[in-house]
Amino acid sequence: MDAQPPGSGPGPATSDVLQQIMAIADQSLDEAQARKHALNCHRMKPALFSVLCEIKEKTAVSIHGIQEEDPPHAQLTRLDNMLLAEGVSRPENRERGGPAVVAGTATPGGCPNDNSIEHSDYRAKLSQIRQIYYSELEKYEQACHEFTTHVTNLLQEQSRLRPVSPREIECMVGVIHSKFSAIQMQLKQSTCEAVMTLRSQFLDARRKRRNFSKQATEVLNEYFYSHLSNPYPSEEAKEELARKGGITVSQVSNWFGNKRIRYKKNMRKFQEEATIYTGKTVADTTEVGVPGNHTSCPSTPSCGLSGPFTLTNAGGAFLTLQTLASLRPSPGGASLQSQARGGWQGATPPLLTTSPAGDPGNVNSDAFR
DNA sequence: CGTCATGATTCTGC
DNA sequence: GCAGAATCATGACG
Repeated sequence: MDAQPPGSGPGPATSDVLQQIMAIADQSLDEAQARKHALNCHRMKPALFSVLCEIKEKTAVSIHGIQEEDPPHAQLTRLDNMLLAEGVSRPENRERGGPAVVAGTATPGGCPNDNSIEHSDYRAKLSQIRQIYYSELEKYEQACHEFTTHVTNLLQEQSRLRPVSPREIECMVGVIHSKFSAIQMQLKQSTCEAVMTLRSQFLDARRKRRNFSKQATEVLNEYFYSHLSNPYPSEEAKEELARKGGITVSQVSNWFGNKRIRYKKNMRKFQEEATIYTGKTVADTTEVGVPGNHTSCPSTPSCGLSGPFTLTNAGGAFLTLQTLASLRPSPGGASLQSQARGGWQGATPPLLTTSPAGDPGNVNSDAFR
């Protein structure tokens, strides 16, 4: 501790200064209080105080210069609006007297379609950000409060010894608040950046379109063509297909949505594909001896549907199929709904003009011709 | 580089 | 909330 500066330093002995400091530190609190008390009771105190006031009057810089430099909180408002729009902050809890909620129209170019982002990963990460944001915000607010109280007390205490007007205290509090709000702004900015990064990552990910693997396409097509009368896989069936194809359930839903509409629009184009898959499916099923195609729909009651048609002969099978399809208890409510609407039924028709040779079991080809 | 195929998104109706 | 329809965006291919 008492290390002298190396070399021949001419300055005052550092150890002396250090010793003085240590002496102050060693001073007990009582001792300090006693001194303060003594000073307060000094007979010259009032006179001294008035002198101090006078000096201050002459030298003090005008206070109002310091305070009202409040910049237009445009940026803060922008950040607030952005956080609100992103769902990080909530509309309540905004004490800043500004035009708090313009959120609906705020950030016009920034984030066009918030409600579209319902991805669970995105939401999870967003809520993580929100959590951190709020906990930090709370910390800052608490620290600000504590610091303000401390400084106010200190100044009030000091006002007995030196001229400190309430206005000055107020001003000081204002300065503290502005410092803390600067920190808050930084926090808000960081949060916004984090959300933006997350958003762009997510959007990038979903914009990237990759073709499904052959396996996935095959699995989906097999199901589609083997359930051509009612290509609405139940939730379980979708899960199964997703698992088999190595894709997500929503991708399965997308695929079926696209497939149905595109098939309906241009059935001729899909005939060849249908031949391939229905032929394949039936080949598979005949191999095992179960008409319902075990691979494409293991756990779906609707599998049984194709059964009867492997046994019926061509004529009239389509009608029977239609009728059955509409009567059969649908595995998922959605299918029932769509059936009720008659959405798919009208479109099923001209299926296979060329059914696989020697394949009486082909549901679809038999169904139509 | 243009075109087609295809996965994803958006809008609308029920 | 789901399905159909339209549309967008990107990959594959000649």
